[in-house]
Amino acid sequence: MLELSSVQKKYILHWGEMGTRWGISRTVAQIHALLYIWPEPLNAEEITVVLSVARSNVSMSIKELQGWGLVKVTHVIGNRKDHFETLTDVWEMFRIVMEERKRREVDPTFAMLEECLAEMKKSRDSDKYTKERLLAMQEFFATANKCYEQTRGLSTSAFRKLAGMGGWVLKALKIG
Amino acid sequence: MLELSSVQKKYILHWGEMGTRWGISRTVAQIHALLYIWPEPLNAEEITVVLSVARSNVSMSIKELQGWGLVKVTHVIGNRKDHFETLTDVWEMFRIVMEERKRREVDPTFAMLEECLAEMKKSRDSDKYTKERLLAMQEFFATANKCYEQTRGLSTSAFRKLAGMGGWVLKALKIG
DNA sequence: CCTTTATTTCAGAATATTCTGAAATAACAG
DNA sequence: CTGTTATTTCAGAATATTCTGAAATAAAGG
Repeated sequence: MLELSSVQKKYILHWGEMGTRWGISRTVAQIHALLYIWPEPLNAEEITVVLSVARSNVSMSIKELQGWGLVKVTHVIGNRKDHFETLTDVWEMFRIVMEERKRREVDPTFAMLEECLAEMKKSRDSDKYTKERLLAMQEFFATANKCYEQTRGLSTSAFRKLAGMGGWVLKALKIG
Repeated sequence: MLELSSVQKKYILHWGEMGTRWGISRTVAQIHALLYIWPEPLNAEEITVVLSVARSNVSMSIKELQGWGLVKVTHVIGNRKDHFETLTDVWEMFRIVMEERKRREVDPTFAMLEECLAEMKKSRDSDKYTKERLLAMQEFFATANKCYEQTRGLSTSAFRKLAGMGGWVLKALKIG
């Protein structure tokens, strides 16, 4: 009756800890880990029991995961309860998280830098040094974004291929 | 007498917020932002005043930043106080943070996966599905690490060059 | 040594975040 | 409708994190 093996527990607990280090609540990360290693979709009640957390916590955490696009609802025939599952393709998961964090954190930061520079220009701010640093930071974000754009569309198999062959970066640098 | 412009405040506050979203305390992130945009090294007392935080908080936060390798101490002639500064090369900062987070979070996670798989083998765990998922996760980490290895050594100028030219990924995939 | 200045440590206060439990709402079956 | 089951909401409890202030330690000057 839905019992976790010691390995499964270990994985879920570790994932929960990692979550907290990256600004994700423990329960959210644990639920994701559970759904990842569980062969069938689980309903909220089952998650509640397995992870020993409140029903409401499961509800909110799943909302959060859905907000990230990492969990979707399915239904089991003859069962009114919502069932939840996550992706099995880790690269795809990773791409989704990258995209979301870009949208939530990188884009606003880039916008902030634009605003700062615009404000300095308008108010004839003579602080050369700060301006220089802000420009350097802006250039970093722009360049990093270009790099990201080049890889965001890659399929999982393309990633594997790319990683599999050594020295492509150096090769690219010489060819370009 | 060491007063922040509105743009400087804006930058520091934003950086503080971003920190909290990535598991870095607000003060730590703010101090880093301040040192980044300030033309000369600052001492703890000055940081205390500018950011309106306790002296002890500054002390601990700088320790943290030093632990990350992002801040170093300098001394000003005729002044016993420690002065602090950070890097001006954003790419270099980024590389340092990547390396540290890999060491602190990725490596332990990889180790955990190894342990889990070893444990399953030893205890003749017949849970095919979990094993499959753990292997997929392990492969992701191994592949991502290979990608990282290829870029970790790149200089700032190499990064710029790489980003500057379009389509190198596709090119590399065809050539490889 | 003693004084002064600088820094660190750490218990507990302040704050922020996460989680729970109870109540409200929704959705369906008969 | 009415009863039953499922889900969501949200105030406040529990917890975790960050920050402060006071005291301890260290380092230098005389």
